[in-house]
Amino acid sequence: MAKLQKSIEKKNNLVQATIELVNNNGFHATPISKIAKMANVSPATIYLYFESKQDLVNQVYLEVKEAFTAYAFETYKKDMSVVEGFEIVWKRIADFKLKECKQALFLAQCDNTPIIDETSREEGIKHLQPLLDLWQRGQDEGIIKPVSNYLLYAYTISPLAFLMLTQQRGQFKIEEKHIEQAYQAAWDSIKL
Amino acid sequence: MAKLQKSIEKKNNLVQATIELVNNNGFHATPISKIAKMANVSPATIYLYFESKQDLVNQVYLEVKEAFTAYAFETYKKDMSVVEGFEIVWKRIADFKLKECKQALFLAQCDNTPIIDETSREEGIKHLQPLLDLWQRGQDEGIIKPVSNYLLYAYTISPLAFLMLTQQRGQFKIEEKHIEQAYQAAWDSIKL
DNA sequence: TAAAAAAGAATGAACGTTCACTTTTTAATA
DNA sequence: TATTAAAAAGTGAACGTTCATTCTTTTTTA
Repeated sequence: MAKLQKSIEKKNNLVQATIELVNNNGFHATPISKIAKMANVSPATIYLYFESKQDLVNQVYLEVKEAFTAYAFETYKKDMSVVEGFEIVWKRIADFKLKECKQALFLAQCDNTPIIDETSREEGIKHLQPLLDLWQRGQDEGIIKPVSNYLLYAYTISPLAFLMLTQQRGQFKIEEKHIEQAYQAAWDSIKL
Repeated sequence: MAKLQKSIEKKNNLVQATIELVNNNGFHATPISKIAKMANVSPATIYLYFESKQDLVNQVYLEVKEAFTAYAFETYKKDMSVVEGFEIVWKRIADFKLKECKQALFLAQCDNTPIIDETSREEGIKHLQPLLDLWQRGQDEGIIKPVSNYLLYAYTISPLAFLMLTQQRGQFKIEEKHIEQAYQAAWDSIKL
């Protein structure tokens, strides 16, 4: 019990340190030695938890992606109407990107670079299935435009990544009204 | 004359090799030796054209950013109507991202990671001024929603980066009709 | 032939990973 | 319950490799 708890805590420290350092310096400019130092651990200890540096970043990616989708769909129920469901999920996604910005920033970097393995990337994509199902239902009901999921995602979700980045860089402070505006724009662009 | 021409060609080769390799491996996983090899040049020669590896990537970023905005605004005239101007610029941006996808991919990586210097990043942003001016004019004329440039950019331009990425990864093949759909969604989301 | 450009070899620093060892935890024994 | 042996977790130093950059020599240019 105590052993396991300690292990989980150490692994968590390693995950947090990786996110922090990769956000600030990029994956390849983040040496194992620095991750170890920030997590108060010996470099060798990292290899008790992860096979390699690559395995570390793959696992952190999947862990964060899982946290992201868990957050996004937490208040969503499958029996909601499409309109209500989309609003709830969209706003949870917006919330996550703005409040858990370290994790969101990390995901953005992974999604836009070749740092994680292709298999981990594909694994991460699967987590979005509930949103794709929701869209399918909306299209079946004649509520949502009959266009590709990629277009729907581009119109509604991808703008949030850009806003998160500008906020993170201090260029723009996002307020409640911006979220509401952005949500209306997102919904308008996919509703029939 | 011959000397200068040769230099320009070598520098171009270096720029192209950098884009190619950074796209596939990321900046820090791209050694100078590989860039040199791909450009048919000695590693030492790179230091005749660039101060350092960092200077190289900064310069490539600014060069590509310049090519991007030159392309985006090539057919745009300041005396166009806001409606016409926006359509032309938006579609040129879409064109660039889909046709010059290597360059667009490189920009996406630079814009989402800490690989380039802050000063180069700020320098790159300035190139978008004509689009911001166009939006300002549209807002003055009561045609475009009176919201922050960052929101306008998020709604209209940032979806294109996502579509470019999916196309680049072979997940989605973008056709003419998608561009038209996306343009309509973009315009609808910012027009008053 | 002098100067500029380019090349390849050399260098020192930094990296990921491993190794030999120590400390801590667990389990067994009496 | 106290003692101790086995196992697990953790460590710092060291290894071999790779990297960006520099140095020395060769080639090209004018």
